Amino acid sequence: MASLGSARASNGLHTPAKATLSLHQRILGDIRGAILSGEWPPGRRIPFEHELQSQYGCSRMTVSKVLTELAHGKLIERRRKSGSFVLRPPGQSAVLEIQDIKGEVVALGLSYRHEIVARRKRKATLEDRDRLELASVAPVLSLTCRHFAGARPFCLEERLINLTAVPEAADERFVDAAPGAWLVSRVPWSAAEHKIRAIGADAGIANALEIDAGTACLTIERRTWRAERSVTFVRLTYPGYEHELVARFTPSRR
Amino acid sequence: MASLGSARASNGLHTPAKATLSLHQRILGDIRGAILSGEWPPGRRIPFEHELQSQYGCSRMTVSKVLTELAHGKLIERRRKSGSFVLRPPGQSAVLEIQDIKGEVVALGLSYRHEIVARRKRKATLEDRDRLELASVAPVLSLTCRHFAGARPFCLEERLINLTAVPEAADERFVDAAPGAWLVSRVPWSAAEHKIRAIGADAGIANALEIDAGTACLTIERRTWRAERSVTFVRLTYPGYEHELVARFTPSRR
DNA sequence: CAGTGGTCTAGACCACATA
DNA sequence: ATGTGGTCTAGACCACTGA
Repeated sequence: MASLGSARASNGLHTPAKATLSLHQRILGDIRGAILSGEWPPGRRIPFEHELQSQYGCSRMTVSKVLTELAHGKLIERRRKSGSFVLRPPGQSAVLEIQDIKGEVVALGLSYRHEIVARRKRKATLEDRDRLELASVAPVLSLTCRHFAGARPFCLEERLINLTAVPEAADERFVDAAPGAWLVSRVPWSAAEHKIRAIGADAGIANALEIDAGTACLTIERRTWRAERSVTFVRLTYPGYEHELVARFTPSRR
Repeated sequence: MASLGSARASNGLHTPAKATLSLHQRILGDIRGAILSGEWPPGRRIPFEHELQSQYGCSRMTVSKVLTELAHGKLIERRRKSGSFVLRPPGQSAVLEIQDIKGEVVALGLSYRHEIVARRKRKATLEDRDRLELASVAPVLSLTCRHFAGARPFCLEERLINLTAVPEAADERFVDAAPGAWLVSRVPWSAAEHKIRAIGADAGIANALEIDAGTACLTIERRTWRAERSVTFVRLTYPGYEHELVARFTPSRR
């Protein structure tokens, strides 16, 4: 960021080489670049709105929009009477992209299929109620499903579906689409919680995944809600040596 | 969302019970509520800007700000000439909050300490270059550190620091602050990548964590960049049975 | 109390996609 | 061709807060 502004000259008339960036996008890029490069370190005050306004030769609304966006992205903090300041990057958070299982397998260049191993409707047991965070006894659907990559088991899925929240699941056989994909395509969800652990395979898991008992496995438990109501609980178990979760994070994910 | 608008009457004069929400915050809340509750399902067109404008009795800029915000949060999609539409919730992504280790331990109500087990400066080996994604040989600092919760090892940290990017690390002993905390407080970072796996403890890990060889462990590998330059690589290894990662996701994280 | 950000307006012109 | 969103302006008033 050699020189911040260059008045209006550089935006409107002669297109600035690349594409036609809107003015606020250009300002945003300039400031974000200065922050992410470290040129403007955490704690540094960035120019006042009226300074940016005159540097870029634009209205205050335009620079305000940019600063609001930076503040939403947690790159700056805005303080009345003092100005806006570069924040330190967040401790260690990350956006985990958990793909759907079929997508993962296909991305590996392997063929995919799934198989419903067990399927039972029942009144929620105490464990079911704990997992679904149900306040009262309610009908649930319990599913066990194996996902294959090529000939080998890739993932074991143990799922509970709250039939009060998703009554249409009661008669579904999950042949064309695995339970996860079926649910995603039908039920909008508004919140989810994931827990990730490493466990040693017990006999049942070892048998289902065709691995030795005690092998380290990665488990992902997910609870999903829709509008304060629990929809489904699922535990996915992967052989640890052949699966990894990847997460990327860049400040200002927008 | 019984009735969307009620003209300007309800915002300005008699404060609407709770706090004084700004107009665009109130509109935002109304629409987000309708989407998250499922009242407006994915694919549904939301009112045009000019409709909202007249419903709320405000200027177009105000509703535009709201819709822009919803679009940034991936709750709606805006299409010219067609209108704005509710998006389906993202497949399965989640925001992983990876706390710092000391914070984790303290949150468990245990006492925390760390211990530097090994510390070596060297020219980057081939493996180092791979882990740090270095193009050329460069000086690196290799650290091994044990983190304790109470009397028991809690986590094993194996870290590489790119001394070209962080020269001041060369003479640091990491006594007061563990390497991770030290780095976070000094080096702004702009991007990170995490890989999460389950492994069986090998002899070295078992020894360091005082567990049996073969025990399932959770490992987190993290690469951190600052402005296109690799800063550090770290592998954290936790005994699987006593550690879990928790991630929560709510659409519209803003 | 003075200066900053926070919000909002009533226009305007443009680009774009689609009916 | 038409209507939508995308952007921008030149003001304005207010609230907060730190000097």
